[in-house]
Amino acid sequence: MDTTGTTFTARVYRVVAMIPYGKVTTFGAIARALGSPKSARMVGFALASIPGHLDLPAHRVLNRYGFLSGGWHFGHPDIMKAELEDEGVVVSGDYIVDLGVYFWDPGMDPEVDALREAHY
DNA sequence: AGTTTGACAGTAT
DNA sequence: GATACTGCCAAAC
Repeated sequence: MDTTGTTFTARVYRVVAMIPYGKVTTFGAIARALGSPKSARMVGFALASIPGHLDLPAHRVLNRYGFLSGGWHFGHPDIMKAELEDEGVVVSGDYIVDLGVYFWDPGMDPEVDALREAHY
């Protein structure tokens, strides 16, 4: 793949890798940080295409409502839930995370913001 | 080489 | 206020 960050997925990987321990973010936030708010779908698709050898904390990426959207991509939602709880993130029985507490906006990260400006 | 689908989100009715 | 439609880019078929 392109490690220079030319493709959308490459940039997504980079942003996901920056998610702080114990924090979570959303597809829309990442897409918006990259300058394409409408491309939220691509973010999810990019994560679905993660090679695997890349140690990306994909379990920290949730949908807009804090729901573990990609739970079944880990084999079972409970796996993702366990990963998050292990980081101190409280996950409800319905696999929902309180974004008001654990949400991390990529747009507020200087490194991510620099990446966005590089795109323009 | 063209078509279809995919971890979503925002707007439009 | 809730439901439906569109937009977006890349990868798999």
